[in-house]
Amino acid sequence: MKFIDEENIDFGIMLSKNGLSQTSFRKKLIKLFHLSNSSLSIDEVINGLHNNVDKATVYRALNAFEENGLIHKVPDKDNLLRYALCQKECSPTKHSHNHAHLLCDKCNSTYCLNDFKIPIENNYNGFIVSNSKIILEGRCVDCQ
Amino acid sequence: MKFIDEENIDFGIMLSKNGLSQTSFRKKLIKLFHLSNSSLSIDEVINGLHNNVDKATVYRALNAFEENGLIHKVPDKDNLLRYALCQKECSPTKHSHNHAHLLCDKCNSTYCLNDFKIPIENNYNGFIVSNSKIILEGRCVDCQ
DNA sequence: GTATAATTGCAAATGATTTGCGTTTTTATT
DNA sequence: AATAAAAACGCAAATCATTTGCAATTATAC
Ligand SMILES: [Mn+2]
Ligand SMILES: [Mn+2]
Ligand SMILES: [Zn+2]
Ligand SMILES: [Zn+2]
Repeated sequence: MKFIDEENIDFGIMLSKNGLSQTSFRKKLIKLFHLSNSSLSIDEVINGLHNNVDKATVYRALNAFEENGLIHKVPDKDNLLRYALCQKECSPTKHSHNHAHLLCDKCNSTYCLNDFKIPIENNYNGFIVSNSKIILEGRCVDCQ
Repeated sequence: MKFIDEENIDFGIMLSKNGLSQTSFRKKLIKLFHLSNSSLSIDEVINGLHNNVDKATVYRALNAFEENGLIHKVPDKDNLLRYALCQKECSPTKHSHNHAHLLCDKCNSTYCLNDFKIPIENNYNGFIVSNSKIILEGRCVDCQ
């Protein structure tokens, strides 16, 4: 549980600002992400919502959120997708995910590392590097 | 095409050394990896072999190769699996893939970077880091 | 409020990867 | 070299995550 004052965040307006219509489901979905301090898998999303939602609807919403700069994807150790809130670096028009992720190989928690700077050279032996995916696998504090 | 003297490599013996039986298909498969200087997708493997092989057989062989330290998996930009020869750091008993990969987002070529050293701390704010997956995306020399 | 556009739910489709199983090929033993 | 045990093969069917079609519902724009 994150220490955000959820009362003060209008998730409907947040959706509108990012070009998404505000439906009750999508408001609950974006709120769920804001209440979690880690990434979520599809099943965790569905379990996190009381009412039963269709999986296809969830996938469509997650993809819409991603295309509009609200969340981003992180692959877990089995290459399955997890979803995490975008950090400050992202906007509806531009996604930038050059930050690293910590991934617990036991419970699959994921944490975005905003302060971890990677020494990427733009040009690596003629190869032009434009983006990086960096995943540090190991054990989170709870799983050691 | 890599500059290896393929005449001097006995791929059958290589398989045996790694606990795999030498079948004509598996000998061709390991040779194909040695002739390529990049990673291969399933379809590239199948196209790289004249005779028609069953996909299930290829998957089984690739998994067997991986479990025995001959190749390792690298996810492409769509999270599909590609396969690349293991570097010196690997043995039949231990896999170590803390090296970074260059991944061309146009042609999907992948290159292992043995000399790229990442500043990983063993312990990152209480999170114990035991492995890292680092993918640098961009454009290879041919695709710019 | 009415028209237009986006979202939902349910079922069916996809696409990558795996599995079951009977047959064939390899490996280990005599 | 013959033979038994183990591993690999080929083909079809199964799995599993994710996507798609479509008709019904809900939201946005005028
Ligand atoms: Mn992140
Ligand atoms: Mn590699
Ligand atoms: Zn954990
Ligand atoms: Zn390329």
